[in-house]
Amino acid sequence: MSGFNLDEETLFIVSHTFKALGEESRIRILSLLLDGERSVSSIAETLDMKQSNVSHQLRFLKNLRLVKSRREGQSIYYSHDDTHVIKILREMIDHARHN
Amino acid sequence: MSGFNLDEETLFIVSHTFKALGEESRIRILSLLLDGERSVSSIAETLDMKQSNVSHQLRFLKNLRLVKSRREGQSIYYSHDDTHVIKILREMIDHARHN
DNA sequence: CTTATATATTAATATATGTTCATATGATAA
DNA sequence: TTATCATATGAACATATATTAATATATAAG
Repeated sequence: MSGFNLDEETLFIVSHTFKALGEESRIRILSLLLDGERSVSSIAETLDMKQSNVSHQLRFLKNLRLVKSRREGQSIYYSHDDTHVIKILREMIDHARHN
Repeated sequence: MSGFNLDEETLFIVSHTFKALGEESRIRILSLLLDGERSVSSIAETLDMKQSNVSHQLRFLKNLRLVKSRREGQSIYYSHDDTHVIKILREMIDHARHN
C-alpha cells in the first residue's frame, strides 16, 4: 500500500508521537528511563531539570501513553509504556551515532 | 551500553530529526515521496499547500539530508535521501494504524 | 490535628515554529 | 534582449511550545 493516503487520525498520532520524541528534555527523560523506572525527583536531579518541568514533560508523555506511572508512598515512579516507540527511539539514537 | 549518556551532538541530531518528522505538512510531503520523486509544484498541488510553504519545508528536510533534489529544466525534483529515517517513518505510520 | 515531602497544576513569559505574502533568482523560449 | 514559468528567499504574523515561579494537592509521619 502506498504511504500517501494518510487518514487524519493516523497523521495526528504520528505527528504527535514524533513531536514527543523531538524535544531534548523529553529525549533525555525517555533515555534515562531505558535503565528502569525512576521517580520524578530522581529524574529532575539526574538531568538537572526543574521538578515542574519534568512533571510537565511526563504528563505530555503519559498522555501519549509513552510512559506509565506507579505510586509508592509519596513518590511516583515513571517507566516506559510503549515498547515499539522506545525501539524507534533506540534506532534513531543508533542512527545518529553512526554518522 | 545504557541509552542514558547522550552526547550533545547525538541529542541534537535525534531531536532535530524527530522534529522534522513531527509536523503534519512534512509527514505528508515525505509520505508522498514514498511513491517516488516529485517536483515542488506537484507536491504543492497534490497536498493543497502553498508553493512557498512546500519550498520552506523541503529546505528544512534537505538541511537534515532527509531529501535530495535534482534539477530538470525549470523544475526541481525532490526524493528521499535517508532510507533509515524513512524506514522509521514507515514503522511509526504502521504503529499508529494498528491502534 | 500539624508539618514535611513529593508531585501536579496554573499562570506568565520567552522562544520557536508554521504559514503566508511579496519578491528574488534561475532557467527556458521567443 | 524580454517574457514566462518554477523555485527559493526574506519578512511579517500568528500560533505553539518549553520553561519557570508560585501554588495546590496528596501522602506520610509525628
